[in-house]
Amino acid sequence: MTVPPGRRERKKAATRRKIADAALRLFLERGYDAVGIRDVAAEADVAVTTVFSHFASKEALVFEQDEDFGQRLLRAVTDRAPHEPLIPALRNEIGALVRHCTADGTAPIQRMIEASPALREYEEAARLRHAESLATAIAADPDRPRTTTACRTIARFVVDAYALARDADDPEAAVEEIFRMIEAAREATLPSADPTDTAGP
Amino acid sequence: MTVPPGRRERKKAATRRKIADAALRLFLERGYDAVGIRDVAAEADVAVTTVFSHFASKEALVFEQDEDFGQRLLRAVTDRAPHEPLIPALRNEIGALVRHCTADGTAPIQRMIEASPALREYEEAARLRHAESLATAIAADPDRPRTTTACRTIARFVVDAYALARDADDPEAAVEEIFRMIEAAREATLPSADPTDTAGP
DNA sequence: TTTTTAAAAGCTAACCGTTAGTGTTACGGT
DNA sequence: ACCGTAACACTAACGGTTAGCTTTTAAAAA
Repeated sequence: MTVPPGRRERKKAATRRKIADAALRLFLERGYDAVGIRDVAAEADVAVTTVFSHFASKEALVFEQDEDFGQRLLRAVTDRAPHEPLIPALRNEIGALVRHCTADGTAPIQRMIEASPALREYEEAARLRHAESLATAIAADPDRPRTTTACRTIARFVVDAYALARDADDPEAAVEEIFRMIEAAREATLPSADPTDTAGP
Repeated sequence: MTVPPGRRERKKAATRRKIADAALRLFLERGYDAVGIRDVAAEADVAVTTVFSHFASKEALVFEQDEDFGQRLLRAVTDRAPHEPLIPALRNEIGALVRHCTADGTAPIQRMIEASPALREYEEAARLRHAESLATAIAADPDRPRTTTACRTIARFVVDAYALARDADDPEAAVEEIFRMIEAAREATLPSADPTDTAGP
């Protein structure tokens, strides 16, 4: 493929960024619900159809950047050190993600999301998809739980941890607390011989 | 209240049932996405606005009956025998709910729901709301976990159990397996007198 | 270079779920 | 018998989304 990215792709990326920037500006200025797609298109000086050729939906305009949530969770599982146990690796990643979205300069965006039911639902639906892909990644891990049901359960618990910790008074402490529960749940899936034993026969 | 329900309320209920029946018939006949609200209104011989005065959304037409999910979970917590522990009570209720929706003559409806992303999302959003109210019910229970974060976590796990068990090959066994994990998670929130913890000194 | 292709963007017009505004009917309490 | 109002109808619109078709323009073929 063309190693120098080519003018076409650069222009496309520029248009995409122009749209996303215009959208976020208007959303923060007037409120998400008070801004229509037609407004966004006008502000970015593009056609409405162009907006939808770059973004699948109005909500997707808001979640442009942090759509690497799923990727990061997957990498936390697949790219970890050889003998590092599964759950703590996930806990560290969730902790980092929670820190990222609570401490950053993302406060106005977070407030906007909380204020709009449509955006909250969209985010929750995205988390479900992430849970599914995380479940298959966990199911392919040497340190996995024994049944696929258990893998999917752990995956759900992990993405739930993110949602719950963000809303807690002390997000970092909440991550710790929830992951103690997840760790216990994970151990309950092991062959019930010795509770201090994490490596089966 | 008026013990004889009155003609007005009877007519209202009849209209509601007429709409729901017409909708379900068309949905199963032609597929959910291929039927518009205007089709439903015409089939039920009512105006479009009447449909929306009885149902909040198109998706709500499908989930007409089993909207007692949340109620049943709440009652499982509040109406249980004086010293019955919390988690097993919830396990029994989830087990009953799973049995109800997998064994019944609801198979075509379930297939329709699985076939439509809009319906799946709607159901998942409803489950989230149920988790929230369940969390507050658990937080008011004498047998509750110690922190509100733990209460909310357990509530999420419980409603997740329903979703996961339904999709499993053996739903009843999945309920058992997931609730073993939930029970372990719940015990991990108790005062840690026992040093078989995951983070040893 | 010139020509050809196809991707990107544009425009118009619609579809569909949903709601507002405005009447009209008919039940229920007085 | 009368009034208030709940239920329903009708029309029109709004806002997100998509289809169909044309125009521009980068890139590859000639």
